[in-house]
Amino acid sequence: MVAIVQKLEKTRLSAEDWALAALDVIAEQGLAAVAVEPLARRLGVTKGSFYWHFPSREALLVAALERWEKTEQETVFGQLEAIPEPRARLRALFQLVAHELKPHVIYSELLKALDHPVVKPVLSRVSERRLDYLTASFRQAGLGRIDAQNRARLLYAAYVGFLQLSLQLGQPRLHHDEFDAYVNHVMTTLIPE
Amino acid sequence: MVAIVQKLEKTRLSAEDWALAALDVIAEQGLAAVAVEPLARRLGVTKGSFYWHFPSREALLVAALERWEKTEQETVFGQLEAIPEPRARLRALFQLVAHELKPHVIYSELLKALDHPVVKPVLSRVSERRLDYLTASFRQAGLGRIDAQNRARLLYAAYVGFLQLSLQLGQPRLHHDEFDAYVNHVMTTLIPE
DNA sequence: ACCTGAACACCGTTCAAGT
DNA sequence: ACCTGAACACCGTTCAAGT
Repeated sequence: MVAIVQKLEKTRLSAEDWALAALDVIAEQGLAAVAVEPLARRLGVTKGSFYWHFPSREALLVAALERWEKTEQETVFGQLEAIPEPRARLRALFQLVAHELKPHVIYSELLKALDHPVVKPVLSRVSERRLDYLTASFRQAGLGRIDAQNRARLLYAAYVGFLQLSLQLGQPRLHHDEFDAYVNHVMTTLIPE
Repeated sequence: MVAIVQKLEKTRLSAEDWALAALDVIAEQGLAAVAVEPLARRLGVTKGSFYWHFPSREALLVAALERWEKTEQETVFGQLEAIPEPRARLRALFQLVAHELKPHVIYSELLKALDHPVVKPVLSRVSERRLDYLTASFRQAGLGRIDAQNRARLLYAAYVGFLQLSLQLGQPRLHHDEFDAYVNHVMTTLIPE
């Protein structure tokens, strides 16, 4: 019963709390800003206590990113299953991923931090999954094996590259009109029919 | 005359030497690996001496990247001026930039380190220049203003995104055959005629 | 004009001791 | 079961002193 009271009052922290706080910081200020001491301050404890929950800063990052990976997967693919027509599904995926939900913000931050060894495997899995999905949809839409694969690469590269470009040029992404025009251009150019 | 002897013997270092060493480290191990102490060891001096040449690690990075920016600009655009036909020039640019010269390796490393404030302005200038060049070439090839701009964005995004994807998936880039097939796919899909 | 060596601040990590 | 507080290592930075 003591345990229940503690849960309700949130007097003590769990590993989950640290992971969620880390994700907030990533979304707000990037991966590099996830530092044990500031995080501890944010959570109202001393940095020493962090090491009861995690063996290292890196372990915290891994936990946080795995959590993100799971939710982003559910968000993105969950919404697509409802759409049977492959071309429509392709458009939906591109649109979904190109508008700024929170998972999308974190994806951007990870893109900027590919330098960090913890990031690469996560993005690798996420991209692989999306690429496979795109390839399958292009096949269903009638393309041959090789063409479907290359077209999938091109479409996904167009997405990642555009995001990257926005980050580089430092516009807070394009105006909505301009962005929509670009998305249309991409879809009419790359998605058959 | 003492000065001349010193130059010949290279007994002492210049800011240039530090910048070049930094670029080597970036190409080999990424931006994060540029640390004052290891660099000093590499150059056979103590880290204290670094601060005679630069006020900070950040200033070193700025100097190194500006040097890279200049040479990469000369390399890429220098070779294109010889090609008058816009479609051929577009293909040449894409090919040039997609094969792994040293500037290209550093570009990749910078892509991974967009997190760092020093990197963004450099990549911003480089990308802006390439985008403008692409847009102009598409116009010369007959596209209207808006279409040329969107097509340039798409082509450049296809390049950056593909690079990014290669970095993410951690293949040491695709097999040459597969890569060439992809490049062909992109060019036939995106470059008119 | 360039370099050394000692010092300091900051942050990740450890750990004995507290509740 | 979770947290504190003091300690240490590492690296960026400073600076007085050397050549």
